[in-house]
Amino acid sequence: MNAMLLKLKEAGLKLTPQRMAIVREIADDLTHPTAQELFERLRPAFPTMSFATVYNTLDSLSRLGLVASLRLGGAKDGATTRFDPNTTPHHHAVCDACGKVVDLPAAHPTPASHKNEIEMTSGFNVRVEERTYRGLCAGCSKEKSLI
Amino acid sequence: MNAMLLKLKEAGLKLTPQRMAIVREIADDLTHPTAQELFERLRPAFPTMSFATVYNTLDSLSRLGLVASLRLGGAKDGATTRFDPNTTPHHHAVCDACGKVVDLPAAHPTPASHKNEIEMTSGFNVRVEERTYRGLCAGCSKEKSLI
DNA sequence: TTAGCTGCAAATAGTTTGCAGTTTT
DNA sequence: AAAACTGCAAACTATTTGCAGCTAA
Repeated sequence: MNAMLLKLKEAGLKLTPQRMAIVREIADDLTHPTAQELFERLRPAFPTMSFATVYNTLDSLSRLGLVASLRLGGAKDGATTRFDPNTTPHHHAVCDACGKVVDLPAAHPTPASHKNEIEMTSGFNVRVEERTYRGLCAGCSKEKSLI
Repeated sequence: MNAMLLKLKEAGLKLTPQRMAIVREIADDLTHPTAQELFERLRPAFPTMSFATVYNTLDSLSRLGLVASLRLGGAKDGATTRFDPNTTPHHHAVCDACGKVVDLPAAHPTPASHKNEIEMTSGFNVRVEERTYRGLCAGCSKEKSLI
């Protein structure tokens, strides 16, 4: 069985058809879909499923650490939450033009000295660092250069 | 005259009392206020001023590059836009507990090699890098340790 | 004078919640 | 049977927009 489903079960949560469908839909999706997008993909198979169910399930998954929820802001849809099954530490690149989000390996972790310096200066106890690179994705860069 | 007001005027925008008050309110405020907060501070002096005016003015200011608008997410209020008169490149630390936001000097710019590597791997044309450090601010760390 | 602004109210977008009835375990 | 879940609708939060009247330049 899918690892996410197994974890849901272990956590005492019920494996309803809706949940199994949502998990199947997001488990290998690296495009950072929104709740809206998932809902629309599932609608054909579950015409009666509600948004609340999609949000509830995504909330359970993110509570269990099985998906990450991101608010990457930028452009108009800055308020939209995106979901990412990749829960290992990594950064994101967001396209200013089309809103596309891609994962970047966390190849350059913040040096301890830097984190320490931030803690010294700000008094913060830093837990995580989030980096977002904004610019134009390959496709949109090409379009722009043709204008 | 205040530099922001001067720039507004240069851009052909009118210096209404409401705008001057909003500019005065945000110009030296390093606490990253929300539109809501600014609105409430101004209400005593301008009981009839509407939210739309606050948003319109902040939008003009950010369009002219006089303030930065941030969506730092985290906690519940992830959708809230915050405004920062500091438009020089810098990073932010956000408190997980109280939501406080502080500026951090951009003391460690991304090395060109790293940016280049990201552009190679992702195909993106990177314009800016945003870093957000999440954790507990000094005050909230202390509280937690007392529990 | 007139382009642009203000205030009000209503519209949007994304997300959350209350609750009666249903389903997994 | 019990605890949890679903669907529906309504509530909420943050932000935007349409428009009639007002005002800075």
